[in-house]
Amino acid sequence: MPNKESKIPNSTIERLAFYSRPLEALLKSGPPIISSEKLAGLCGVNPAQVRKDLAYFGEFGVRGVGYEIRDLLKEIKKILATDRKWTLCIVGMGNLGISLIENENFRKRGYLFVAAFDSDARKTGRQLPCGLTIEPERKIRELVRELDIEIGVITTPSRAAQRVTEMLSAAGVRAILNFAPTQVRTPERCIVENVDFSVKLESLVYHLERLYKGKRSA
Amino acid sequence: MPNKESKIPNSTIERLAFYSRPLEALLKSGPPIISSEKLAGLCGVNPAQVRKDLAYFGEFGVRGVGYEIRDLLKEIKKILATDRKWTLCIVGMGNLGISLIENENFRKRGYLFVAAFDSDARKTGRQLPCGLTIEPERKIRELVRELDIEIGVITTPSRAAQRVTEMLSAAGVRAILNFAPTQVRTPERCIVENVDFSVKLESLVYHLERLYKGKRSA
DNA sequence: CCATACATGTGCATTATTTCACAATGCCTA
DNA sequence: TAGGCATTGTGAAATAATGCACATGTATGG
Repeated sequence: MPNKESKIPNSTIERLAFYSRPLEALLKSGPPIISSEKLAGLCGVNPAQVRKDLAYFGEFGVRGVGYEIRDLLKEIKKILATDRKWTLCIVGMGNLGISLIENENFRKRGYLFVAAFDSDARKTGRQLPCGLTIEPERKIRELVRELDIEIGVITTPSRAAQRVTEMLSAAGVRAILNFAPTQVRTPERCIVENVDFSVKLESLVYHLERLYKGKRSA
Repeated sequence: MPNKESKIPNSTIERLAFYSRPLEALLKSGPPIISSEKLAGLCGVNPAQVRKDLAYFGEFGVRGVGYEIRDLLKEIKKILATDRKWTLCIVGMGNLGISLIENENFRKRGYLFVAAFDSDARKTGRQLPCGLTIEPERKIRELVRELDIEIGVITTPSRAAQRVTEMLSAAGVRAILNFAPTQVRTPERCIVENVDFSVKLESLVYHLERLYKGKRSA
C-alpha cells in the first residue's frame, strides 16, 4: 500500500461502504465470485468506477474471473477500518437518539454505544432497553476518558449542538456524527460528518417540482 | 429564468438547502443584510461558490451591498419548492419511524405526514402522539390516492424496502426518501434519495484510522 | 457631482471526478 | 501446452465542479 492514498476522493470512501451492503447480502446466499459489472449494477454505478475505487487500495480481483466476495468484503472492511470495534457515545436522548442506540445494525457492524447523555434532568438516571443508563451531560468528560470513547453522536436540538460538540471534543472524542441540522465548528483535530435529513428532502422536492412542470427546457 | 437550469449540479441544490439554515437563524436575530463572504463562512464553503450557486437562478444580491436575508431566503425556498406544503407518508413504524413522524422540524418546514403504515399487526391500529393511526400496508394504495400523498418515507428493515418501494410507487407516490441501508430500484418515474447513517459512520472511521497512524504519506 | 469603497456576477483557469477503451493477465478446455 | 474467453487494472480523454480575479454596478461621503 504505497502513498497512492494521498488523494483519494471522499466519494470513493462512501462508495466503498456502499458496495459492502450488497456484498454482505450475497455472502449468505450467492455465488462466491462477483464481477465489477454485477456489483456496479447492484449499486447503480459504473463498472469502471468500482474497479478504480478498489484499485486505489490494491489489486483484489482476478482478471478474467472477478472478485471473490468473501475476500473483497474483508479487504473493504480493512480499508474502512470496520474490521474492528469502535466505541461511541450519544448525546441527546430524544426519539432519534433512542432509535439509534437501540438499532441493531450498529452493533452488528462493530459500533458499540457505551454511554448515553442528556441535559434534561427528567431523563437522566433512566435505564434504556439496551441496558445503558442516561447520564447527565456534565459526566461527558469523565466517561469519555474512562470508557475510551472515540466517536460522539449528536442528536440534540440545533441550539445545543455547538455546545455539545465542544464538550465532546474537549473530552477527547476524535470524531463526531452530527444529526442536528446545523453546522458545528470543531476545535482542532476533531472530524465531523453531518447527516441532515431535511437537506435530502429538499433536494427531493426540488427535483419533483421540476418534473411536474414539464421538463421543457432541453 | 432561462434554461440555464439544464445542468445544475446536484451539489448546488444541496448547498442551497444548507445555506437556508443559518439564514433562518439570522432572520430572527441578525442584521437584515449578509454578504456572500459571511454566509460562506457560516457554511464552511467558498464565497464564490455561494454566488455561483445563486447565480444559476437569478440575481438576488445588490453589488457593493450584499443579499437581503429576508428576500434571499424567500428566493431559495421558491427554488427548492419548499415555499409550499408537501404531503408525506411513512412506512415502518419502528423507533426511527416514530422519531421522524414526531419531529417538529418537518412540520415547520411544510412537510406534513398524513399517514403511517406498518406491516406488523401488533402495531396497526395504534394511535401515535401526533394523532395519526398506524395503518396496515395493504391500505397504502387507497390512502396515497385519497390523501394525495406525494412523497413516501421508508423506515422499514432492509429486507422490506424493495417491496415497500414498489407498493408506494405503484400507488402513485412520486418520490421516496429511503432510510433502509439498501439500494432500492424504482420502476419508472419515481425519484429516490437514500439516507444511510452507517455510510457516514464508515467514512468517519476511515478518516479517523488514517489520523491515528501518522498521516506520514505526503 | 465626483471619487472611493465595497460586494456582486461571471469568464476563465484550475482541479477533481468519472468514464472510456484497451492492454495485461489468469482461467479453462482440448 | 497453446488458444480462446472473460474480466481486471489503468492511462488517457471527457466531463464536472470549484475557485480566482476582475469588470460591473451600487451606495456613500465630501
